[in-house]
Amino acid sequence: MRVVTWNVNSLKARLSRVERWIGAFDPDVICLQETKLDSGSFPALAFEALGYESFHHGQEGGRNGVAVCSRVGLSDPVAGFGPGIEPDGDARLAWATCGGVRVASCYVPNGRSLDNDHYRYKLSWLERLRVALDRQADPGAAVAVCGDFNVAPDDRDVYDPARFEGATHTSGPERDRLADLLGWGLADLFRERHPEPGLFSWWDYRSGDFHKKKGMRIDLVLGSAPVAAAAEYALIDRNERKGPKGDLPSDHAPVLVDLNLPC
DNA sequence: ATGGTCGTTTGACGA
Repeated sequence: MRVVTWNVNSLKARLSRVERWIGAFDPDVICLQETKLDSGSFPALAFEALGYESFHHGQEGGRNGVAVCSRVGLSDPVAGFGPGIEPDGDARLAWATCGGVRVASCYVPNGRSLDNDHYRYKLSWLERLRVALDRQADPGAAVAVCGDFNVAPDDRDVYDPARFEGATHTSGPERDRLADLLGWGLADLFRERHPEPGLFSWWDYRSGDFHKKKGMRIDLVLGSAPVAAAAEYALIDRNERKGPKGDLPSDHAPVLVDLNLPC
């Protein structure tokens, strides 16, 4: 079972690239973030034509939006944290069960700056995701929590850690919240197979950062123990970050994990 | 170089 997470930075702007990439890589489950679509505008027919069922949690106003697409079945969709948890005003979390795996597509708030209310929202959001995990899944079962976490798990995941001191994405409190999430019983599947620094999933559009190798690894596939045990291959397709004017890439590359699971 | 770019509700804002 091939599982992918990809922040597409507008599915409307990226649809032809997404279709082309799916044709080349043939994923079974694909989690999308930043569709920037409202609930009625998701191109479900385009995904259906490629063999996928889809569940999209959209938002008015051209921001956020997350989806789970699957060609190995899709059941029990849930938008957001679920009942009993302070709801999120944004569309940043979608759940579905695909091929026997409980899958989450997450778009963690950016945080903006350490003194910003959005940063406190980011910390609270990660805490609520941890609670939602308890309600949506069991760490002994097959669970894949995928998405744009907007946190670089450790200093290997940033091109220059010194440059991020006092900024979001590397601060202690958000890394602690991410570690708490892993403590629920999840492993960072790409990192388990690739321990070396300098492997990134996001590069700022500005300043030619991609070509200068100035990126961060903030897009993660987290797997419960049975999923981690089944992981046999992981890839960040940095080629997908390339492209000319007129066919521009997302600022994030897709992250792919192959699981040796029946589906 | 103290910025440089994208995408969106077309324009100020989020990333």
